[in-house]
Amino acid sequence: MENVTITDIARICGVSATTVSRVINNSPGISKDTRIKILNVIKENNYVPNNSARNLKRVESDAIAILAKGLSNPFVAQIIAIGEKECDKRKYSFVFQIVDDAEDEMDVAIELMKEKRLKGIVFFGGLFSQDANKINQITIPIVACTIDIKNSLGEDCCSSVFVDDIVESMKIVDYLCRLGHEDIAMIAGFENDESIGKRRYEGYKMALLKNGIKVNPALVRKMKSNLNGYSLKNGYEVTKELLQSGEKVTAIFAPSDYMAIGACKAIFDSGKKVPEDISVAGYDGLEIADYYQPSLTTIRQPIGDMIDKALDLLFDTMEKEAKVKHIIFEGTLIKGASTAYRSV
Amino acid sequence: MENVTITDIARICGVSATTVSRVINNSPGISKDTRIKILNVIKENNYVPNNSARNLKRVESDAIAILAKGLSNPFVAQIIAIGEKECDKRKYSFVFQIVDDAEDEMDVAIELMKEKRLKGIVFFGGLFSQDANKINQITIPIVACTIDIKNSLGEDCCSSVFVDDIVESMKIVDYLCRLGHEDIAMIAGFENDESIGKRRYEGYKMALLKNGIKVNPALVRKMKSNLNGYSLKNGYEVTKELLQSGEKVTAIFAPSDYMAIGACKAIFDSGKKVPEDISVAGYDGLEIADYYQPSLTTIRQPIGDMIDKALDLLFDTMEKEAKVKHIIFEGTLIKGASTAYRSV
DNA sequence: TTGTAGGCGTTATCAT
DNA sequence: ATGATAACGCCTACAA
Repeated sequence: MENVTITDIARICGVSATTVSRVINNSPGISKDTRIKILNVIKENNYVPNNSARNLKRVESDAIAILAKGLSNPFVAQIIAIGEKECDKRKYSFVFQIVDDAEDEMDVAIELMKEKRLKGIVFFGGLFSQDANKINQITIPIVACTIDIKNSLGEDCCSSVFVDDIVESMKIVDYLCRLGHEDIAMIAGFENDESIGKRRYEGYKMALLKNGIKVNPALVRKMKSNLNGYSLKNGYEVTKELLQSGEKVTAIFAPSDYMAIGACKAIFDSGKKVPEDISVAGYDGLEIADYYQPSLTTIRQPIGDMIDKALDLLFDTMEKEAKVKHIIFEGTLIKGASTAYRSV
Repeated sequence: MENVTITDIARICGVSATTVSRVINNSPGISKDTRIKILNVIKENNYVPNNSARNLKRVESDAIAILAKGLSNPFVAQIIAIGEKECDKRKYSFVFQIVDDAEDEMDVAIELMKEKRLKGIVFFGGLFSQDANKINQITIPIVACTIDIKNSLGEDCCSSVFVDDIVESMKIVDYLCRLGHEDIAMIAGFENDESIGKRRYEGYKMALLKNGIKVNPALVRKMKSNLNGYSLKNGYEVTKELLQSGEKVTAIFAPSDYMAIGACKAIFDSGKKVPEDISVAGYDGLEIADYYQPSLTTIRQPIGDMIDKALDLLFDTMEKEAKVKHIIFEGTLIKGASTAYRSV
């Protein structure tokens, strides 16, 4: 019973390995009888082809992959569901890989590409390493989803799908301003964040500028680097410190829904109310934002559509060698119950 | 630049492929000079070994895998973090795979085992297929985490780590009883759930029995089969129907925190309050349960410890051929703000 | 319709 | 310290 191989099956059936291979791969030109007999023997012996061997031999597979950056990526379920569906539709097989925060997604991609003979890759989230050398090693089409490629590797490198973080962030902070808020705090990215944290902060500044409000540095609080980024706890701790500082604040913009929820908890713990005392706005538009009490004001990114589009672009590049495109999706401002007119 | 192989590197260095292989694998018996030269050439040419070829040739790897069932498994981040850490510590490499709800985890396991020459597998969540034939094909040690193996494949089949769903569920429902509640609704599993849904329902019944309360079938509501199990929306929809039924209810036990949050929303939407009008209890002890408003009364499963222990058992089985063990962890009743004494 | 031969990229074994 | 050779399990020409 140890490790049945194609040769074993062939021997048992009294045919050649080639014939068995043809049956496994649904190749034509096999008599019905042989096919049935072989299938039976395969089943009886629980034969499962060895993928390493197949991948090694195959010049190319029909597989594409989505690599998602970030351990706690809240979109995993959606990514997998859509990936499977689209690949099914187009007769590709689908590989999904989570890339640890600490890993370089390019290294993972290169390894996986060679190992599985991938035909294409979608990168979801994270920021590309600045190492153009690595990206050049990726000899298959790639598409960046949720990554503003222009700001990392330049726009020629590959197609991309994203929302403009600056615009969206400006949209929601502007909304806070229009509610009459002036003392608006923001939880900014980590110290050296050059990615979404920075761009959302840009949007924040622009919204204030537009509304004639001066940025108060005491209200801009960096995430805690000893905690996970964009997490509940991080939002909680930062907000707690902010409140303890005594600085006047009537609204807080958190760059993720989880941080916003953490911020709310800190506010509640301090004996204040959301939104009566302090308004809170998030970012992402997760399902939980709608279910939270109070429901969160947030920017909904159309993640499902974005993944769909990213796959579209990928297949177009693979099959029709389509040109590089950059699709910008618009986020939707969700006006939840966590924000209100300034009362103080 | 197309697909550099070990032979290419060997040729460039003027050595044999064997020597290059030795360098890649840190085998001893290589002169310092050759090693350095080869490493340089590898770097210059961006050579990355092909995993399929390695896996194919290698008799065995030093890899173990954790297979997690369920697209929206909320523990993914923890599983990966702990898996990486423990494997690092013991010089194993770590493979993480999400298994789609629709897939059979045994099939995935068998394929992966052959492909990657795994040394062991931890199954996280889900329920084993009842097919003993399949499990017998898995010729390496396995451990079930979060799965009460006795109820599916019998206790000899492999070690396991789990909390007793019946006991824990009884614990929390008993708490509701002690708060004076009698009209306690429960969201039960799907129609044919033989797994945790059923066992949590068993605990519910036992708690009522213990407190001299008769089960009111109108208060036991099955999950909607057209929605994801244990999800926010499912909890919301089921609770909405329950409230609309007009049946008297002062407390609800939802078998997951997400369902509990969904239930809360339905209650709020109906104009009632949690916990003043209706108490809500969840299950899982997710981080969000603590952050939700009101914080959820729930059963915290010590997931981190459980994964740790599961890996311990796996390595013991692999390295010392330890006997099959079943470790039962205790959950902790978290008394949150979503439950209160009955007021009506 | 089926079979034979060779090779995918790597490593284990045996030699040198 | 290094190399030659075969083999891992499978698939693709080409042949019959």
